[in-house]
Amino acid sequence: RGDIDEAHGILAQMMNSLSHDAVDGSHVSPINSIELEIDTEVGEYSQGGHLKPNHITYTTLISAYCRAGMLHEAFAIYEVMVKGGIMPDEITYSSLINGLCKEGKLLEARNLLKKMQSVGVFPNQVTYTELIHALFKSGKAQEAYDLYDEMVRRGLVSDTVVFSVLIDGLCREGKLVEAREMFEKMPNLNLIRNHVTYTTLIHAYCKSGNIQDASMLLDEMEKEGLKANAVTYNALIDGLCKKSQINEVVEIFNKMRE
RNA sequence: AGAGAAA
Repeated sequence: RGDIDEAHGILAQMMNSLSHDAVDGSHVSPINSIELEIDTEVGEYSQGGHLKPNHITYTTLISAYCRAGMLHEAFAIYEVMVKGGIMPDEITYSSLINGLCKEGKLLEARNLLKKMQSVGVFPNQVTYTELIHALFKSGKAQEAYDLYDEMVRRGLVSDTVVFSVLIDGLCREGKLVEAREMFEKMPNLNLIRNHVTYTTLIHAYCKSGNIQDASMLLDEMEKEGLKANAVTYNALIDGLCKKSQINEVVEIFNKMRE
């Protein structure tokens, strides 16, 4: 977070025209109150004030704050951005929505989804995927499916990531057969199944004690030229250990090290 | 040049 604040300092340096008052203080948490003060050291190369940050500059910083769980700061930057006449785009909103989702603020995330549309910025499949993922994670499967339907109705194209999220969501509900059906449908829809897609299903099979299907998928994924990673192997090893299949664990363990 | 998924 020290680095993010330093980045923020550089942003302040670039702008130099916006005063501290431009930040809506109510969104700034007391411990992390944002000061747009000038760092003289970075000032040497950025020649303070002559470069205008664009929507990407702002979004990069907003995204960093969101990832650090510093939502107040992220929204403060968003305010500065809007007040400075820089229009946030769907990536800016997606960054904020993802930050809200990660903090469990699903209602606020959904409100922001509405808000962005009310100002003419349209969510894309990434925006929807973030919310769908968060809904599944918090056990709201039906809302997740409904949101996916909405996404499709809007003509947004499904990609590998949304499908992986849906497969994961179905698995979490114990609907392994439906999850497998989605997985099988992907190639017909010209969707690439990557190592995450495979690992999601492998993990679900292992957790349900179905080591056989898990191993078959591992073989299939390798035939597709995909490499199993530590997450894939851990899922398998965990599944095997729980069934006390120690010989198979050793086999997988050795395969990992090849 | 910036946002989303699996132990």
